[in-house]
Amino acid sequence: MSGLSPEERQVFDHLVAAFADRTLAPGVRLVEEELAQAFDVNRGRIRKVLLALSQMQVVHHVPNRGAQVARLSREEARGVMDARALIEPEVARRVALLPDATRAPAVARLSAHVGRERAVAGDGLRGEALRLSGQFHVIVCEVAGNPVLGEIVDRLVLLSSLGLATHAPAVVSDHCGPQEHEAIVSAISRGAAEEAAALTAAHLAKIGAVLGHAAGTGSIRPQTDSSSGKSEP
Amino acid sequence: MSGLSPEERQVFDHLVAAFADRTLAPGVRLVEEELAQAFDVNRGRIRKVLLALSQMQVVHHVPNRGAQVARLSREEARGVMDARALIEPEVARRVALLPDATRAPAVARLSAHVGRERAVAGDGLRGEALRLSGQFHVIVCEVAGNPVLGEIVDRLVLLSSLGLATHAPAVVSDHCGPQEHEAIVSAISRGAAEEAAALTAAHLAKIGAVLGHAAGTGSIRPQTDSSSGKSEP
DNA sequence: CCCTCAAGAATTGTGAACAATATTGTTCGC
DNA sequence: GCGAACAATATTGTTCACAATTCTTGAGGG
Repeated sequence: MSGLSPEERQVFDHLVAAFADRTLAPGVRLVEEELAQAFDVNRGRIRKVLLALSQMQVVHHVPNRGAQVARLSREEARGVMDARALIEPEVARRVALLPDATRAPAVARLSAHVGRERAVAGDGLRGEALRLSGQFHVIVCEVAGNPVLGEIVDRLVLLSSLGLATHAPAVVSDHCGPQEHEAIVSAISRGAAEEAAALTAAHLAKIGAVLGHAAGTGSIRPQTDSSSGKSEP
Repeated sequence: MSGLSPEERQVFDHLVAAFADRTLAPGVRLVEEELAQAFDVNRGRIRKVLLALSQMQVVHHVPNRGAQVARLSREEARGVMDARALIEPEVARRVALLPDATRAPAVARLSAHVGRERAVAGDGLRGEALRLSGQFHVIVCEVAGNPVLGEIVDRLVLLSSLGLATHAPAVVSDHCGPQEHEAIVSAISRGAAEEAAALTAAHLAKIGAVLGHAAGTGSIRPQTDSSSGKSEP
């Protein structure tokens, strides 16, 4: 992922983080001029970043009507979770099958991350907890040694966050505490490949379950996306 | 994938097709002004398209030095094939496990495509054959009913093409005739899930094998990417 | 003959002004 | 009051000129 100058990349990352921690919820309008002066860059830069985000499908861009944080349909969200369910258990299995010398640092990194998750879970830092929770899955891919998969899962995790934020905005209190991540790391550290894969699959299924199997129950309402929430500049 | 106007989308597709059929080989410079007048659009449009392509990592963009068709390192190419090897066999398995009512049209579509592959294989249409060959794998994902995976694999297939073109520019004559695709479709049509998965895995392994296991043997040379090959305007 | 360096050309990057479009607010008739 | 046409505002889209950078070419000196 590139083609963006460091300055633009910074804006990009800020926005992505804001999507991940729900500072910017699905449906929120992203006005170019506002963002431009919030980040103190030219509007052209913002346009580039917005284009990049819309290509990742995390931002919805309507010609002449601007951009807004993507609001995933249930079907789209399920597709994303389905793709994750296909990829991630297999990745977890691979990490568990890594030779000890390679697996040790991998486990160390995962443990450290889960530790951080635990730390913020106690406090009321919901946003940070959400962000770290998603990041866990990306780290699993990274320690698997395949950056390509890492980038793919990175995007899928972000899309999942948006999907969940769209269709289950409230169900977050404890929906994905660090316990399950911890169990996965444990299985990996023991080299229990099948268990790691199964736990990952179950974990994803649990997350995906809130998307339900039928049509609308509780979804985010305001078509009138008034208050143009912006992140901290 | 969006954020591009129809006009830009057309340019985008032209370029992608040219990458897939090796009309534009890795390392070829993509000069904005040339492309602009070749496609008869503004330079700004070209810049947008180039940005989109560079975010897909199929184009390499160096600040102030322009864009060129991405030249994948062996490691990157292996990463791409590795990701495909993780995803595609499982997708094939799923298609084979589809209920008959759903599987029938899927098989029909796949068969039709393989038929087209056979048709062009006889002639000297190397480029078209390459393009169709890659497209087969995307269609498998599409009939699996998950557009998300479809897009992911679409990009991975394109990257594979570039990786192969970079590191095995000659090995194409018969490296991936339609026979193997035919065998996969056959397994799917019989509902032989494991066989479909295994055949797909073997197929991908065979393709990936030309990337070798060690460092440089025969790679594309000219750092001096002179002749700025352009596609048909 | 090769290397270094400078001038020129080619290419990309940036910003601002302008045009096009959509949204909001207002007035008028009913 | 209510709704529709119309004006005002806000936002996005496009274009152009120019600035910044890199690449090329050729001359000069070793």
